[in-house]
Amino acid sequence: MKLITKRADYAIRALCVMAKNGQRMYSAFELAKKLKIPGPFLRRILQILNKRGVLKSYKGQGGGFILALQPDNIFLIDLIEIFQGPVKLNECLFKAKICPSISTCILRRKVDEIEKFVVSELSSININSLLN
Amino acid sequence: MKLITKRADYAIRALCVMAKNGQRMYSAFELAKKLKIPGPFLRRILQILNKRGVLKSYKGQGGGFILALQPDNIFLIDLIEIFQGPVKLNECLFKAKICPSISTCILRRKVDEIEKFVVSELSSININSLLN
DNA sequence: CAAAAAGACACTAATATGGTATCATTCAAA
DNA sequence: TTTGAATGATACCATATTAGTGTCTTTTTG
Repeated sequence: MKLITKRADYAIRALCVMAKNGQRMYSAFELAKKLKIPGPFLRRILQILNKRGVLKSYKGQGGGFILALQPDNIFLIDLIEIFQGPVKLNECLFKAKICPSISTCILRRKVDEIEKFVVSELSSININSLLN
Repeated sequence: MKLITKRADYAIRALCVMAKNGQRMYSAFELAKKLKIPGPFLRRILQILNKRGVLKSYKGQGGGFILALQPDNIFLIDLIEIFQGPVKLNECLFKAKICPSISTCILRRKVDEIEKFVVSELSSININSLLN
């Protein structure tokens, strides 16, 4: 069971590096080298972050990526949802449309509680809090 | 992101049915029909529960499966670990053997906290508590 | 104009999950 | 003693997700 996939993990690490050095611009490959991550893979990840408004990008020589948001405004929950979709722990249970017995309802309620906790924890962590 | 896969979900439901009717024996197909689950699939699930000591099985005509444990001694955490392996939310982070920066250590600690909560919640629920 | 960057997109590989099919074995009942 | 109903074991298939590559286009700077 994975809470954080590689895509999201790499995104978090890259953003941490970028947050440390204020307004500097980074190319995908520079970051990839620093973090020992496959270059083309990280590049795609940064492109997605750009589309989602977390990064700004500049093409051409000397171009690259730079933070579009303050580091304390980039929350883990957002990054995870960008790369993994919404955090829904009870997905499979809900697919069984009709609740076949009271028991699964109790189970569902429990799972919902866990989900709420996970979401609230992930919402409390931002890039800035990972730097201290 | 899935907390409970279909295998574990089906196992839970089947065990709930079996727990309701004390010491009756159920064939895989009888349970499958009652729960509207594909027969051969549930059969494999019950075989696994048998191997893991949650069920006892009897071959031959009139055979089937019966609980090997008291319903309040079968915990969700065990069922999930049987079908999905240990609940390790930080798997992917640990694979990056060496902690590449202090930031991922903080992240790891946070993820560990979440993991502990999930495990303790799942450890507090047993089949019996799903029946009330 | 050349090189260095991102944009876009198609593709492959590995893994996990959900599910099927088949044959062997056991056991009870007719 | 034979038959049928059950599990045991195992191989297989389909689909989805994740991880990662490759290639071509576009933009921008020097």
